[in-house]
Amino acid sequence: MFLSSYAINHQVAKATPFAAAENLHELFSSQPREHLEASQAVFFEGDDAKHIFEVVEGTLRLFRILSDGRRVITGFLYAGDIVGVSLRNKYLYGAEAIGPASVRRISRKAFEEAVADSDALRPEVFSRICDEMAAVQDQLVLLSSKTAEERLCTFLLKHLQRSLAGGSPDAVIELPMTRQDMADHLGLTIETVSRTITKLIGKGVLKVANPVARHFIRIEKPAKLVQLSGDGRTNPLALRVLPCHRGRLPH
Amino acid sequence: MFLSSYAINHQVAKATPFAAAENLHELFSSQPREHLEASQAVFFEGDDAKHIFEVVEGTLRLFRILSDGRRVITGFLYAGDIVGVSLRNKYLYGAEAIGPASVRRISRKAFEEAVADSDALRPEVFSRICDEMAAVQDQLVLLSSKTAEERLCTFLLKHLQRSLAGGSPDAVIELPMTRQDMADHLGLTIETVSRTITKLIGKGVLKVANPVARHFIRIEKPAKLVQLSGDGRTNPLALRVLPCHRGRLPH
DNA sequence: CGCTATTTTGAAAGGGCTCAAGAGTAGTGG
DNA sequence: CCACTACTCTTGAGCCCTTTCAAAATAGCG
Repeated sequence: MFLSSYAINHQVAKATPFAAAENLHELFSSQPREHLEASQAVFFEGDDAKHIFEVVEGTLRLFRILSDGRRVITGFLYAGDIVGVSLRNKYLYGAEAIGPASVRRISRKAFEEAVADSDALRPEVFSRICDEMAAVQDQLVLLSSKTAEERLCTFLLKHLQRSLAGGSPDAVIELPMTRQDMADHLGLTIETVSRTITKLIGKGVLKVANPVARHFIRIEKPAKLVQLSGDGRTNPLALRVLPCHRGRLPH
Repeated sequence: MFLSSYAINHQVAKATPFAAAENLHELFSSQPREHLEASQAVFFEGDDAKHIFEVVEGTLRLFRILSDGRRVITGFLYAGDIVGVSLRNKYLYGAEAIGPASVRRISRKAFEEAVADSDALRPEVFSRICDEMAAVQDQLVLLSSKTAEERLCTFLLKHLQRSLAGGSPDAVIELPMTRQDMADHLGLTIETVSRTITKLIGKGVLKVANPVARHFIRIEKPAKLVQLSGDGRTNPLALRVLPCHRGRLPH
Protein backbone atom coordinates (compact mmCIF):
# COMPACT_ATOMS: atom_id res chain seq x y z
CA MET A 1 0.00 0.00 0.00
CA PHE A 2 2.70 2.42 0.96
CA LEU A 3 4.84 1.34 -1.95
CA SER A 4 2.24 2.50 -4.41
CA SER A 5 2.07 5.94 -2.88
CA TYR A 6 3.89 8.02 -5.39
CA ALA A 7 2.48 10.98 -7.20
CA ILE A 8 0.86 10.09 -10.46
CA ASN A 9 3.01 10.91 -13.45
CA HIS A 10 2.33 14.25 -14.96
CA GLN A 11 1.03 13.67 -18.41
CA VAL A 12 1.26 16.28 -21.07
CA ALA A 13 -1.93 18.29 -20.87
CA LYS A 14 -2.40 19.60 -24.37
CA ALA A 15 -3.34 23.22 -24.79
CA THR A 16 -6.64 22.37 -26.38
CA PRO A 17 -9.11 25.19 -26.90
CA PHE A 18 -11.55 25.31 -23.98
CA ALA A 19 -13.33 28.36 -25.24
CA ALA A 20 -16.65 26.63 -25.70
CA ALA A 21 -16.99 25.47 -22.09
CA GLU A 22 -20.25 26.52 -20.49
CA ASN A 23 -19.24 25.42 -17.01
CA LEU A 24 -16.22 24.19 -15.13
CA HIS A 25 -17.16 20.54 -15.43
CA GLU A 26 -17.13 20.83 -19.21
CA LEU A 27 -13.69 22.29 -19.03
CA PHE A 28 -12.40 18.97 -17.73
CA SER A 29 -14.62 16.59 -19.66
CA SER A 30 -12.34 16.42 -22.67
CA GLN A 31 -9.34 15.48 -20.54
CA PRO A 32 -8.35 11.86 -19.97
CA ARG A 33 -9.22 10.19 -16.70
CA GLU A 34 -6.29 9.36 -14.47
CA HIS A 35 -6.79 6.49 -12.12
CA LEU A 36 -5.56 6.54 -8.53
CA GLU A 37 -5.04 3.66 -6.16
CA ALA A 38 -5.64 3.85 -2.44
CA SER A 39 -3.20 6.27 -0.76
CA GLN A 40 -1.75 7.40 -4.06
CA ALA A 41 -0.84 11.07 -4.10
CA VAL A 42 -2.13 13.57 -6.64
CA PHE A 43 0.35 16.22 -5.56
CA PHE A 44 2.35 17.20 -2.50
CA GLU A 45 2.38 20.24 -0.31
CA GLY A 46 4.90 22.67 -1.72
CA ASP A 47 4.78 21.36 -5.28
CA ASP A 48 4.45 23.90 -8.04
CA ALA A 49 0.71 24.31 -8.58
CA LYS A 50 0.83 23.61 -12.29
CA HIS A 51 -2.54 21.89 -12.63
CA ILE A 52 -6.14 22.11 -11.54
CA PHE A 53 -7.89 18.81 -10.82
CA GLU A 54 -11.47 17.64 -10.92
CA VAL A 55 -12.39 14.57 -8.90
CA VAL A 56 -14.29 12.16 -11.13
CA GLU A 57 -14.89 9.37 -8.63
CA GLY A 58 -13.69 8.41 -5.17
CA THR A 59 -12.58 10.55 -2.27
CA LEU A 60 -9.40 12.57 -1.77
CA ARG A 61 -7.94 13.87 1.45
CA LEU A 62 -6.11 17.20 1.65
CA PHE A 63 -3.46 17.27 4.33
CA ARG A 64 -0.47 19.01 5.78
CA ILE A 65 2.33 17.43 7.77
CA LEU A 66 3.91 19.19 10.72
CA SER A 67 7.59 18.98 11.50
CA ASP A 68 7.06 16.39 14.21
CA GLY A 69 5.00 14.14 11.99
CA ARG A 70 1.56 15.22 13.08
CA ARG A 71 -0.87 15.25 10.19
CA VAL A 72 -3.71 17.71 9.70
CA ILE A 73 -6.42 16.88 7.20
CA THR A 74 -7.78 20.21 6.06
CA GLY A 75 -10.58 18.73 4.02
CA PHE A 76 -11.97 15.96 1.87
CA LEU A 77 -12.86 16.11 -1.82
CA TYR A 78 -15.64 14.14 -3.46
CA ALA A 79 -16.73 13.48 -7.03
CA GLY A 80 -17.35 16.77 -8.80
CA ASP A 81 -15.08 18.80 -6.54
CA ILE A 82 -12.28 20.85 -7.99
CA VAL A 83 -8.96 21.47 -6.30
CA GLY A 84 -6.25 23.99 -7.01
CA VAL A 85 -8.25 27.09 -7.84
CA SER A 86 -7.50 29.19 -4.80
CA LEU A 87 -3.76 28.65 -4.95
CA ARG A 88 -0.95 30.64 -6.38
CA ASN A 89 2.48 29.21 -6.99
CA LYS A 90 2.62 26.25 -4.68
CA TYR A 91 0.04 23.82 -3.37
CA LEU A 92 -0.78 24.68 0.23
CA TYR A 93 -1.43 21.02 1.05
CA GLY A 94 -0.95 17.55 -0.31
CA ALA A 95 -3.76 15.54 -1.88
CA GLU A 96 -4.10 11.80 -2.02
CA ALA A 97 -6.77 9.23 -2.76
CA ILE A 98 -8.45 7.53 0.19
CA GLY A 99 -9.55 4.58 -1.89
CA PRO A 100 -9.57 3.90 -5.63
CA ALA A 101 -10.34 7.17 -7.34
CA SER A 102 -9.91 9.02 -10.60
CA VAL A 103 -9.34 12.62 -11.58
CA ARG A 104 -9.04 14.82 -14.65
CA ARG A 105 -6.59 17.66 -14.89
CA ILE A 106 -5.96 20.75 -16.93
CA SER A 107 -3.00 23.05 -16.72
CA ARG A 108 -3.32 26.16 -14.60
CA LYS A 109 -2.46 28.23 -17.64
CA ALA A 110 -5.24 26.78 -19.76
CA PHE A 111 -7.62 27.07 -16.84
CA GLU A 112 -6.87 30.71 -16.25
CA GLU A 113 -7.15 31.55 -19.94
CA ALA A 114 -10.47 29.80 -20.23
CA VAL A 115 -11.80 31.57 -17.15
CA ALA A 116 -10.53 34.95 -18.30
CA ASP A 117 -12.25 34.48 -21.66
CA SER A 118 -15.57 33.26 -20.39
CA ASP A 119 -18.24 35.31 -18.68
CA ALA A 120 -20.01 32.09 -17.78
CA LEU A 121 -17.05 30.51 -16.00
CA ARG A 122 -15.99 33.41 -13.79
CA PRO A 123 -19.04 33.39 -11.51
CA GLU A 124 -18.71 29.65 -11.06
CA VAL A 125 -15.06 29.94 -10.10
CA PHE A 126 -15.92 32.70 -7.68
CA SER A 127 -18.76 30.67 -6.26
CA ARG A 128 -16.52 27.68 -5.64
CA ILE A 129 -13.91 29.80 -3.95
CA CYS A 130 -16.60 31.21 -1.67
CA ASP A 131 -17.82 27.74 -0.81
CA GLU A 132 -14.28 26.67 -0.03
CA MET A 133 -13.77 29.71 2.17
CA ALA A 134 -17.02 29.09 4.02
CA ALA A 135 -16.05 25.47 4.61
CA VAL A 136 -12.66 26.41 6.04
CA GLN A 137 -14.26 29.04 8.25
CA ASP A 138 -16.67 26.47 9.63
CA GLN A 139 -13.82 24.09 10.26
CA LEU A 140 -12.04 26.87 12.09
CA VAL A 141 -15.00 27.35 14.41
CA LEU A 142 -15.20 23.63 14.96
CA LEU A 143 -11.56 23.31 15.92
CA SER A 144 -11.40 26.38 18.05
CA SER A 145 -14.26 25.75 20.40
CA LYS A 146 -16.14 22.54 19.97
CA THR A 147 -15.99 19.41 22.12
CA ALA A 148 -15.22 15.98 20.71
CA GLU A 149 -18.90 15.09 20.53
CA GLU A 150 -19.81 18.35 18.84
CA ARG A 151 -17.03 17.86 16.30
CA LEU A 152 -18.15 14.36 15.43
CA CYS A 153 -21.80 15.40 15.13
CA THR A 154 -20.90 18.39 12.96
CA PHE A 155 -18.85 16.13 10.74
CA LEU A 156 -21.58 13.50 10.43
CA LEU A 157 -24.18 16.18 9.85
CA LYS A 158 -22.25 17.61 6.94
CA HIS A 159 -22.07 14.17 5.38
CA LEU A 160 -25.77 13.60 5.99
CA GLN A 161 -26.62 16.86 4.24
CA ARG A 162 -24.39 15.95 1.34
CA SER A 163 -26.03 12.57 1.11
CA LEU A 164 -29.57 13.95 1.25
CA ALA A 165 -28.75 16.70 -1.22
CA GLY A 166 -27.47 14.00 -3.55
CA GLY A 167 -30.92 12.47 -3.61
CA SER A 168 -30.32 9.64 -1.19
CA PRO A 169 -33.69 8.65 0.29
CA ASP A 170 -32.57 7.23 3.61
CA ALA A 171 -30.29 8.58 6.30
CA VAL A 172 -27.38 6.25 5.61
CA ILE A 173 -24.06 7.97 5.03
CA GLU A 174 -20.83 6.57 3.74
CA LEU A 175 -17.61 7.47 5.49
CA PRO A 176 -14.90 6.26 3.12
CA MET A 177 -12.10 7.60 5.32
CA THR A 178 -10.53 5.76 8.23
CA ARG A 179 -10.98 6.70 11.87
CA GLN A 180 -7.48 8.10 11.77
CA ASP A 181 -8.45 10.36 8.88
CA MET A 182 -11.45 11.58 10.82
CA ALA A 183 -9.29 12.16 13.88
CA ASP A 184 -6.72 14.17 11.94
CA HIS A 185 -9.51 16.19 10.38
CA LEU A 186 -11.31 16.92 13.63
CA GLY A 187 -8.25 17.64 15.74
CA LEU A 188 -8.75 14.57 17.92
CA THR A 189 -7.06 11.22 18.46
CA ILE A 190 -8.31 8.03 16.89
CA GLU A 191 -9.25 6.72 20.32
CA THR A 192 -11.41 9.74 21.09
CA VAL A 193 -13.15 9.41 17.73
CA SER A 194 -13.84 5.76 18.40
CA ARG A 195 -15.07 6.38 21.92
CA THR A 196 -17.30 9.23 20.83
CA ILE A 197 -18.92 7.16 18.09
CA THR A 198 -19.55 4.42 20.62
CA LYS A 199 -21.15 6.96 22.90
CA LEU A 200 -23.38 8.26 20.10
CA ILE A 201 -24.47 4.71 19.32
CA GLY A 202 -25.28 4.31 23.00
CA LYS A 203 -27.47 7.40 22.82
CA GLY A 204 -29.31 5.92 19.86
CA VAL A 205 -28.28 8.77 17.58
CA LEU A 206 -26.69 6.52 15.02
CA LYS A 207 -26.03 2.92 14.16
CA VAL A 208 -23.47 1.09 12.07
CA ALA A 209 -25.62 0.34 9.06
CA ASN A 210 -24.21 -3.07 8.37
CA PRO A 211 -21.65 -5.11 10.27
CA VAL A 212 -20.18 -6.04 6.91
CA ALA A 213 -19.56 -2.45 5.90
CA ARG A 214 -18.40 -0.50 8.93
CA HIS A 215 -17.98 2.61 6.85
CA PHE A 216 -21.72 2.95 6.35
CA ILE A 217 -23.55 4.64 9.19
CA ARG A 218 -27.27 5.11 9.64
CA ILE A 219 -28.41 8.28 11.36
CA GLU A 220 -31.30 7.29 13.61
CA LYS A 221 -32.00 10.70 15.13
CA PRO A 222 -31.03 13.52 12.75
CA ALA A 223 -32.62 16.15 15.01
CA LYS A 224 -30.50 14.98 17.93
CA LEU A 225 -27.44 15.15 15.71
CA VAL A 226 -28.16 18.78 14.89
CA GLN A 227 -28.67 19.56 18.55
CA LEU A 228 -25.42 17.89 19.59
CA SER A 229 -23.45 19.56 16.82
CA GLY A 230 -23.62 22.89 18.64
CA ASP A 231 -24.47 24.71 15.43
CA GLY A 232 -27.91 25.83 16.47
CA ARG A 233 -27.52 29.50 15.75
CA THR A 234 -29.31 31.80 18.06
CA ASN A 235 -31.68 34.30 16.58
CA PRO A 236 -29.48 36.39 14.30
CA LEU A 237 -30.97 39.50 15.83
CA ALA A 238 -29.63 38.46 19.20
CA LEU A 239 -26.16 38.84 17.77
CA ARG A 240 -26.72 42.57 17.59
CA VAL A 241 -27.56 43.01 21.23
CA LEU A 242 -24.10 42.51 22.58
CA PRO A 243 -21.61 43.16 19.79
CA CYS A 244 -18.61 42.39 21.91
CA HIS A 245 -19.32 38.95 23.31
CA ARG A 246 -16.70 37.20 25.34
CA GLY A 247 -15.54 33.65 25.09
CA ARG A 248 -18.25 32.54 27.45
CA LEU A 249 -21.61 33.79 28.55
CA PRO A 250 -21.88 35.99 31.62
CA HIS A 251 -23.24 33.95 34.51
CA MET B 1 -18.43 51.72 25.29
CA PHE B 2 -21.04 49.08 24.68
CA LEU B 3 -23.65 51.69 23.93
CA SER B 4 -21.70 52.90 20.97
CA SER B 5 -21.50 49.47 19.44
CA TYR B 6 -23.91 49.76 16.58
CA ALA B 7 -23.10 49.22 12.96
CA ILE B 8 -22.04 52.35 11.22
CA ASN B 9 -24.77 53.84 9.07
CA HIS B 10 -24.66 52.78 5.50
CA GLN B 11 -24.02 55.82 3.44
CA VAL B 12 -24.92 55.99 -0.17
CA ALA B 13 -21.88 54.83 -2.08
CA LYS B 14 -22.22 56.54 -5.40
CA ALA B 15 -21.60 54.53 -8.51
CA THR B 16 -18.62 56.62 -9.49
CA PRO B 17 -16.53 55.38 -12.38
CA PHE B 18 -13.59 53.39 -11.03
CA ALA B 19 -12.33 52.44 -14.44
CA ALA B 20 -9.02 54.22 -14.03
CA ALA B 21 -7.94 52.35 -10.92
CA GLU B 22 -4.53 50.72 -11.25
CA ASN B 23 -4.79 48.80 -8.01
CA LEU B 24 -7.31 47.97 -5.33
CA HIS B 25 -6.16 50.68 -2.98
CA GLU B 26 -6.91 53.31 -5.61
CA LEU B 27 -10.37 51.89 -5.95
CA PHE B 28 -11.13 53.02 -2.41
CA SER B 29 -9.12 56.22 -2.27
CA SER B 30 -11.90 58.37 -3.67
CA GLN B 31 -14.37 57.16 -1.06
CA PRO B 32 -14.93 59.06 2.18
CA ARG B 33 -13.35 57.82 5.38
CA GLU B 34 -15.75 56.45 7.96
CA HIS B 35 -14.59 56.66 11.52
CA LEU B 36 -15.13 53.85 14.01
CA GLU B 37 -14.96 53.95 17.78
CA ALA B 38 -13.71 51.10 19.91
CA SER B 39 -15.95 48.05 19.63
CA GLN B 40 -18.08 49.61 16.94
CA ALA B 41 -19.27 47.13 14.34
CA VAL B 42 -18.67 47.47 10.61
CA PHE B 43 -21.11 44.69 9.79
CA PHE B 44 -22.59 41.59 11.40
CA GLU B 45 -22.44 37.96 10.52
CA GLY B 46 -25.38 37.18 8.28
CA ASP B 47 -25.81 40.72 6.95
CA ASP B 48 -26.21 41.10 3.22
CA ALA B 49 -22.69 41.55 1.89
CA LYS B 50 -23.44 44.76 0.03
CA HIS B 51 -20.06 46.44 0.49
CA ILE B 52 -16.35 45.80 0.36
CA PHE B 53 -14.24 47.61 2.96
CA GLU B 54 -10.67 48.77 3.13
CA VAL B 55 -9.14 49.39 6.54
CA VAL B 56 -7.50 52.81 6.56
CA GLU B 57 -6.24 52.84 10.14
CA GLY B 58 -6.69 50.82 13.30
CA THR B 59 -7.39 47.13 13.76
CA LEU B 60 -10.57 45.16 13.16
CA ARG B 61 -11.51 41.76 14.51
CA LEU B 62 -13.53 39.26 12.50
CA PHE B 63 -15.63 36.98 14.64
CA ARG B 64 -18.43 34.47 14.83
CA ILE B 65 -20.66 33.79 17.79
CA LEU B 66 -21.82 30.30 18.67
CA SER B 67 -25.25 29.55 20.00
CA ASP B 68 -24.03 29.30 23.59
CA GLY B 69 -22.23 32.62 23.44
CA ARG B 70 -18.75 31.38 22.71
CA ARG B 71 -16.92 33.72 20.38
CA VAL B 72 -14.43 32.71 17.72
CA ILE B 73 -12.17 35.36 16.24
CA THR B 74 -11.32 34.13 12.78
CA GLY B 75 -8.83 36.85 12.07
CA PHE B 76 -7.66 40.42 12.49
CA LEU B 77 -7.49 43.14 9.87
CA TYR B 78 -4.90 45.92 9.76
CA ALA B 79 -4.45 49.09 7.76
CA GLY B 80 -4.44 48.29 4.07
CA ASP B 81 -6.40 45.05 4.42
CA ILE B 82 -9.57 44.54 2.46
CA VAL B 83 -12.56 42.58 3.68
CA GLY B 84 -15.55 41.19 1.85
CA VAL B 85 -13.99 39.93 -1.36
CA SER B 86 -14.34 36.21 -0.84
CA LEU B 87 -17.98 36.37 0.16
CA ARG B 88 -21.18 35.85 -1.70
CA ASN B 89 -24.53 36.97 -0.41
CA LYS B 90 -23.99 37.19 3.31
CA TYR B 91 -21.02 38.06 5.47
CA LEU B 92 -19.62 34.89 7.00
CA TYR B 93 -18.53 36.75 10.11
CA GLY B 94 -18.97 40.02 11.93
CA ALA B 95 -16.36 42.76 11.90
CA GLU B 96 -15.74 45.37 14.53
CA ALA B 97 -13.06 47.86 15.50
CA ILE B 98 -10.74 46.95 18.35
CA GLY B 99 -9.81 50.55 19.01
CA PRO B 100 -10.44 53.77 17.12
CA ALA B 101 -10.27 52.97 13.43
CA SER B 102 -11.45 54.11 10.04
CA VAL B 103 -12.48 52.41 6.83
CA ARG B 104 -13.52 53.20 3.29
CA ARG B 105 -16.18 51.26 1.43
CA ILE B 106 -17.40 50.69 -2.06
CA SER B 107 -20.46 48.75 -3.10
CA ARG B 108 -20.00 45.16 -4.11
CA LYS B 109 -21.58 45.95 -7.45
CA ALA B 110 -19.12 48.73 -8.24
CA PHE B 111 -16.27 46.58 -7.01
CA GLU B 112 -17.20 43.66 -9.22
CA GLU B 113 -17.67 45.86 -12.25
CA ALA B 114 -14.33 47.52 -11.74
CA VAL B 115 -12.60 44.18 -11.34
CA ALA B 116 -14.33 42.70 -14.36
CA ASP B 117 -13.23 45.65 -16.48
CA SER B 118 -9.64 45.78 -15.36
CA ASP B 119 -6.87 43.39 -16.29
CA ALA B 120 -4.72 45.01 -13.63
CA LEU B 121 -7.16 44.48 -10.77
CA ARG B 122 -8.02 40.83 -11.31
CA PRO B 123 -4.62 39.40 -10.40
CA GLU B 124 -4.57 41.52 -7.25
CA VAL B 125 -7.99 40.30 -6.19
CA PHE B 126 -6.92 36.75 -6.84
CA SER B 127 -3.71 37.28 -4.95
CA ARG B 128 -5.54 38.61 -1.92
CA ILE B 129 -7.95 35.71 -1.94
CA CYS B 130 -5.01 33.31 -2.01
CA ASP B 131 -3.38 35.08 0.90
CA GLU B 132 -6.60 34.92 2.85
CA MET B 133 -6.95 31.23 2.10
CA ALA B 134 -3.37 30.53 3.14
CA ALA B 135 -3.91 32.40 6.39
CA VAL B 136 -7.04 30.45 7.24
CA GLN B 137 -5.30 27.19 6.41
CA ASP B 138 -2.46 28.06 8.75
CA GLN B 139 -4.93 28.94 11.46
CA LEU B 140 -6.56 25.58 10.90
CA VAL B 141 -3.28 23.79 11.47
CA LEU B 142 -2.66 25.86 14.56
CA LEU B 143 -6.02 25.05 16.08
CA SER B 144 -6.04 21.42 15.19
CA SER B 145 -2.76 20.32 16.65
CA LYS B 146 -0.73 22.94 18.43
CA THR B 147 -0.20 23.38 22.15
CA ALA B 148 -0.97 26.63 23.95
CA GLU B 149 2.68 27.70 23.84
CA GLU B 150 2.99 26.88 20.14
CA ARG B 151 -0.16 28.86 19.39
CA LEU B 152 1.06 31.91 21.25
CA CYS B 153 4.47 31.77 19.61
CA THR B 154 2.96 31.33 16.16
CA PHE B 155 0.72 34.31 16.79
CA LEU B 156 3.55 36.51 18.05
CA LEU B 157 5.78 35.40 15.21
CA LYS B 158 3.23 36.45 12.64
CA HIS B 159 3.02 39.87 14.23
CA LEU B 160 6.79 40.12 14.37
CA GLN B 161 7.06 39.35 10.67
CA ARG B 162 4.39 41.91 9.89
CA SER B 163 6.23 44.46 11.98
CA LEU B 164 9.61 43.77 10.39
CA ALA B 165 8.14 43.70 6.90
CA GLY B 166 6.66 47.10 7.66
CA GLY B 167 10.14 48.48 8.11
CA SER B 168 10.25 48.50 11.89
CA PRO B 169 13.89 48.35 12.96
CA ASP B 170 13.52 46.72 16.37
CA ALA B 171 11.67 43.64 17.51
CA VAL B 172 8.87 45.43 19.33
CA ILE B 173 5.40 44.42 18.28
CA GLU B 174 2.10 46.03 19.06
CA LEU B 175 -0.79 43.84 20.11
CA PRO B 176 -3.78 46.17 20.01
CA MET B 177 -6.22 43.40 20.93
CA THR B 178 -7.06 42.32 24.46
CA ARG B 179 -6.02 39.02 25.99
CA GLN B 180 -9.58 37.86 25.52
CA ASP B 181 -9.35 38.59 21.81
CA MET B 182 -6.15 36.60 21.58
CA ALA B 183 -7.73 33.75 23.52
CA ASP B 184 -10.77 33.64 21.24
CA HIS B 185 -8.50 33.71 18.21
CA LEU B 186 -6.19 30.96 19.43
CA GLY B 187 -8.84 28.65 20.82
CA LEU B 188 -7.70 29.12 24.41
CA THR B 189 -8.99 30.78 27.55
CA ILE B 190 -7.80 34.16 28.72
CA GLU B 191 -6.16 32.51 31.71
CA THR B 192 -4.12 30.17 29.56
CA VAL B 193 -3.01 33.05 27.33
CA SER B 194 -1.93 35.04 30.36
CA ARG B 195 -0.10 32.09 31.94
CA THR B 196 1.64 31.22 28.68
CA ILE B 197 2.87 34.77 28.18
CA THR B 198 4.19 34.77 31.73
CA LYS B 199 5.97 31.50 30.99
CA LEU B 200 7.54 32.94 27.82
CA ILE B 201 8.74 35.96 29.77
CA GLY B 202 10.26 33.55 32.29
CA LYS B 203 12.12 31.84 29.47
CA GLY B 204 13.48 35.19 28.34
CA VAL B 205 11.82 34.91 24.94
CA LEU B 206 9.96 38.18 25.27
CA LYS B 207 9.43 41.14 27.53
CA VAL B 208 6.66 43.67 28.03
CA ALA B 209 8.24 46.63 26.28
CA ASN B 210 6.96 49.24 28.65
CA PRO B 211 4.91 48.90 31.82
CA VAL B 212 2.92 51.88 30.66
CA ALA B 213 1.94 50.26 27.40
CA ARG B 214 1.20 46.62 28.13
CA HIS B 215 0.19 46.07 24.54
CA PHE B 216 3.72 46.55 23.31
CA ILE B 217 5.94 43.49 23.53
CA ARG B 218 9.61 43.18 22.79
CA ILE B 219 10.81 39.89 21.31
CA GLU B 220 14.14 39.12 22.95
CA LYS B 221 14.83 35.80 21.25
CA PRO B 222 13.24 35.61 17.80
CA ALA B 223 14.99 32.34 16.99
CA LYS B 224 13.58 30.75 20.12
CA LEU B 225 10.15 32.01 19.13
CA VAL B 226 10.40 30.28 15.77
CA GLN B 227 11.53 27.09 17.44
CA LEU B 228 8.68 27.14 19.94
CA SER B 229 6.08 27.91 17.28
CA GLY B 230 6.34 24.37 15.94
CA ASP B 231 6.42 25.61 12.36
CA GLY B 232 9.87 24.36 11.53
CA ARG B 233 9.06 22.44 8.40
CA THR B 234 11.04 19.34 7.79
CA ASN B 235 12.87 18.99 4.52
CA PRO B 236 10.11 19.10 1.90
CA LEU B 237 11.61 16.03 0.31
CA ALA B 238 11.02 14.12 3.50
CA LEU B 239 7.32 14.61 2.94
CA ARG B 240 7.53 12.31 -0.04
CA VAL B 241 9.01 9.41 1.81
CA LEU B 242 5.89 8.45 3.70
CA PRO B 243 2.92 9.91 1.85
CA CYS B 244 0.40 8.57 4.34
CA HIS B 245 1.61 9.83 7.68
CA ARG B 246 -0.47 9.22 10.74
CA GLY B 247 -1.37 11.65 13.46
CA ARG B 248 1.81 10.87 15.29
CA LEU B 249 5.20 9.47 14.42
CA PRO B 250 5.85 5.75 14.75
CA HIS B 251 7.86 5.13 17.88
C1' DC C 1 -7.28 -20.08 8.17
C1' DG C 2 -3.65 -16.99 9.40
C1' DC C 3 -1.71 -12.71 8.90
C1' DT C 4 -2.01 -7.74 9.14
C1' DA C 5 -4.31 -3.39 9.59
C1' DT C 6 -7.89 -1.13 11.81
C1' DT C 7 -10.86 -0.34 15.54
C1' DT C 8 -12.36 -0.70 20.16
C1' DT C 9 -11.78 -0.66 25.04
C1' DG C 10 -9.30 0.15 29.50
C1' DA C 11 -6.52 2.66 32.91
C1' DA C 12 -3.65 6.38 34.03
C1' DA C 13 -1.66 10.94 33.19
C1' DG C 14 -1.64 15.61 31.71
C1' DG C 15 -2.82 20.04 29.69
C1' DG C 16 -5.96 23.32 29.55
C1' DC C 17 -10.36 24.78 31.70
C1' DT C 18 -13.22 26.37 35.49
C1' DC C 19 -13.90 28.78 39.48
C1' DA C 20 -12.15 32.18 42.54
C1' DA C 21 -9.46 35.80 44.26
C1' DG C 22 -6.04 39.31 43.89
C1' DA C 23 -3.25 42.90 41.38
C1' DG C 24 -2.69 46.38 38.17
C1' DT C 25 -4.57 50.20 35.26
C1' DA C 26 -7.80 53.90 33.86
C1' DG C 27 -11.07 56.97 34.33
C1' DT C 28 -14.13 59.93 37.32
C1' DG C 29 -15.22 63.13 40.50
C1' DG C 30 -15.06 65.07 44.99
C1' DC D 1 -4.41 64.45 45.24
C1' DC D 2 -6.75 60.61 46.42
C1' DA D 3 -10.72 57.74 46.94
C1' DC D 4 -13.96 55.15 44.29
C1' DT D 5 -15.35 52.35 40.53
C1' DA D 6 -14.87 49.55 36.50
C1' DC D 7 -12.21 46.85 33.73
C1' DT D 8 -8.29 44.04 32.32
C1' DC D 9 -4.87 41.02 33.52
C1' DT D 10 -2.52 37.76 36.58
C1' DT D 11 -2.17 34.00 39.73
C1' DG D 12 -3.77 29.88 42.34
C1' DA D 13 -6.09 25.35 43.16
C1' DG D 14 -8.84 21.59 41.70
C1' DC D 15 -11.17 19.23 38.15
C1' DC D 16 -12.39 17.28 33.71
C1' DC D 17 -11.90 16.06 29.03
C1' DT D 18 -8.86 14.43 25.99
C1' DT D 19 -4.53 12.21 25.36
C1' DT D 20 -1.28 8.67 26.10
C1' DC D 21 0.06 4.10 26.63
C1' DA D 22 -1.32 -0.62 26.39
C1' DA D 23 -3.89 -4.58 25.02
C1' DA D 24 -7.76 -6.97 23.20
C1' DA D 25 -11.24 -7.46 19.59
C1' DT D 26 -12.68 -7.12 14.96
C1' DA D 27 -12.36 -6.71 10.01
C1' DG D 28 -9.97 -7.37 5.65
C1' DC D 29 -7.49 -10.20 2.52
C1' DG D 30 -4.25 -13.51 0.67
